[in-house]
Amino acid sequence: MPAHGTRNLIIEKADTLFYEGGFAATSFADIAAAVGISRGNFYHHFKSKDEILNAVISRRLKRTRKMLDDWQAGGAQPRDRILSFIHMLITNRIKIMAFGCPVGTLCSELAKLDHEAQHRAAEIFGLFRDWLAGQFRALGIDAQAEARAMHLLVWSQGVAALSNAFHDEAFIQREVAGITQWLDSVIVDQNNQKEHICS
Amino acid sequence: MPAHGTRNLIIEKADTLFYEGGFAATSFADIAAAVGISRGNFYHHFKSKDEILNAVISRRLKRTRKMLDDWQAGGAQPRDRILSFIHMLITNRIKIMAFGCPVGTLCSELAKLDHEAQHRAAEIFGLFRDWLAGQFRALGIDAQAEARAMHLLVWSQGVAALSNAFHDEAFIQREVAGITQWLDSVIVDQNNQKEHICS
DNA sequence: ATCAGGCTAGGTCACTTGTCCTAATTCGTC
DNA sequence: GACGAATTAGGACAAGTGACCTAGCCTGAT
Repeated sequence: MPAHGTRNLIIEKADTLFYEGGFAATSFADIAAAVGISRGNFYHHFKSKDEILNAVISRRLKRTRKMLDDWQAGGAQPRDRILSFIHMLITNRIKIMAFGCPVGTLCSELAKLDHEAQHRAAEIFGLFRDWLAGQFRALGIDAQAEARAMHLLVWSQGVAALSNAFHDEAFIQREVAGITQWLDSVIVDQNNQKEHICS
Repeated sequence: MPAHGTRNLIIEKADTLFYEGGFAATSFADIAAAVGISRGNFYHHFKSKDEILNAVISRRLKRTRKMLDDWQAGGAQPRDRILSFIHMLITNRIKIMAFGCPVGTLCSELAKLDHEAQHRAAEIFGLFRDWLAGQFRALGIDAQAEARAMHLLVWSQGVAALSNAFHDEAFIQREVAGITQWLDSVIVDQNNQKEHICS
């Protein structure tokens, strides 16, 4: 296997292990075992554990950007695009109940470790926030676009945290229904307001 | 100092360190340094690190119960009692921005470690949920009481997670205002519904 | 076919971890 | 003041950590 492939495999396995077990609790031995290479061999690919973390964050940023671009490229309406975001809670519900949200839990762990990479990790939230705000602007919601986007982030993070604590799948379903209802009420309000201005 | 005092001091310092640095990342050496005793001396008070964790969770459960009891004992209206809960976000905003919510981050870490104490930690959430549901019932909201309580937990957890990631104090203020507005709208709806039934 | 470079395995390093032990000290009670 | 129990300090222990090294293996370009 070319080095390029091994390097990517290390990043991929580390990503999963950092998510499922936490960054600090994941050792080189764990990653080596998952990849199937020897421990000492790591330093040919990465100088330190922090460098792996940075590569993992870069990978997550890249994949998040790609996912958002894909959602953007599809011919869907802004409402359905936003629903794509919300439905991640259902798609990933098993992992979320077991390990929480990958973004939120990484940010919180890095904050506690006072790790310099914490701001880069938070950029993933920034990607979602900006993309969601763009959807709300596409719906004609300008002034409140960012606040609405943050509200969706807040809501989904809360659902992830509590479904992780309570391990309750039905709760996720109910909350997603609630978020969808809220979204539609926001859209209806916006349409009513537009009507009001036009009339 | 009596053993009882030392034991409590260990629990207290461990509580803070587990919150600010995480459970796994906090070593006996850290706790010993914070308490001002020698490392080896620990096993006279606690058999293992897990036993300290259990004691810390017990302490948090006890203190949470006491706080909720105090809020309950005051002559305040249910609305103001609920606001006491919400305003923890503002009171503790500095620590929340730095370390997240003590309950949420502990639950998430223990879930990743697959630690047996994770369910006991989640009981703290349970205390808040049940108490908040009680307040909503006191407002005449019966069927939806628990859903409303969970919504408050979700919202506050989301605010804690995102203010931790973005380190944005103004965001907390805006969200608390939003939560208060939502609470009042829930109360108004309930009163309107009551009127409707009576008339 | 050769040979240089990328790649790997396995070991070593100093250090920290949770756990445990023992000898000494303190303290309340008589 | 003396005794016994509670408490303490300071180490020792094996295991595991991130980091590093070196000797060899493969592979692809010449």
